[in-house]
Amino acid sequence: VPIPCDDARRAFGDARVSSQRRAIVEAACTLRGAFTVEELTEATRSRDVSAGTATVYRAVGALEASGWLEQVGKRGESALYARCDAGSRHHHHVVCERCGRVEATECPVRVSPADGGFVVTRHEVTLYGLCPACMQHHEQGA
Amino acid sequence: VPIPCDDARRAFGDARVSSQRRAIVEAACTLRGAFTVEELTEATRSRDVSAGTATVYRAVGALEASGWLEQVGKRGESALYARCDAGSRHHHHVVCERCGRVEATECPVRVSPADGGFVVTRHEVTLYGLCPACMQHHEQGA
DNA sequence: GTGTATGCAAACTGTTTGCATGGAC
DNA sequence: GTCCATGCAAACAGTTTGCATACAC
Repeated sequence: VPIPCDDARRAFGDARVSSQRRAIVEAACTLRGAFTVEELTEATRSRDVSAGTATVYRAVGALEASGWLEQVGKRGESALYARCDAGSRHHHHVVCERCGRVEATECPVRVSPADGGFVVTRHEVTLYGLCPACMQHHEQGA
Repeated sequence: VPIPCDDARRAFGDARVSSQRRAIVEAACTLRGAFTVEELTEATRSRDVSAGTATVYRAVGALEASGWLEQVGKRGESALYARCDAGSRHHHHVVCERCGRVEATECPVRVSPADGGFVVTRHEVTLYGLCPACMQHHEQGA
């Protein structure tokens, strides 16, 4: 289920768009699965556009604010980002541990009304596993 | 349900124990709920023992390795630690958002066998809410 | 006496920010 | 022409590490 690459202007919430920001959006669309800011920077540079680290960080911040990108966890110390079509609905993410692909998923949390005496108001959840494609490879012993 | 303060030697897995490490263990026992390394360092210093930052970090690492401490999430950029009596059983944590108290909790995740086509093998969960005491205060308008 | 813990300061990582400049509209 | 985006380098926070010294056993 590839997410289409909207035009960069819309991605930034109809704000002003530079060539760097356009390249950043395009690069993000070519990356399957979740990526770090560093990976996005490299992907942008391999599109003949030089974008400084600070610029990419600022662009990612703007894209996150506009809802076009979402932080979907961490890999080591680095934040992981991915496009996500779930919009603002309550959802979580499944991350493929082999290829990094990320999908939105239903909320799998079923809390009893007063868990251990606590009133639970909020939760953070990330699921990890294998996506269908990687599962096939795995079953075939590849 | 206060967690008793074992002696420092046992906390470190029966290893050699210095006055700093003893003070760190005692300080950790006085802190209710989850704390950062910085908070633990301050608590240790207010016990008339000076312990350098690096020392506390190394001690926390050792205590985590021995299972006496557990990382229970993050607050901002800082790792949060807490004692936890759940041992090595599969469990998660409920964090009180008002007082920081942390309890182990049953796993609230119910994943369908193949969630969105993914085979889920692992998950990370943290619950947030109000502990019984803080809930009372809240209801009384305090 | 041996070996590990300590302290300090320097290194390190990911990320943010100040400031002068260039580009979008 | 006005503002915002850029780039660079410096600043930053939390954490780790190198190394000589001090202490537990």
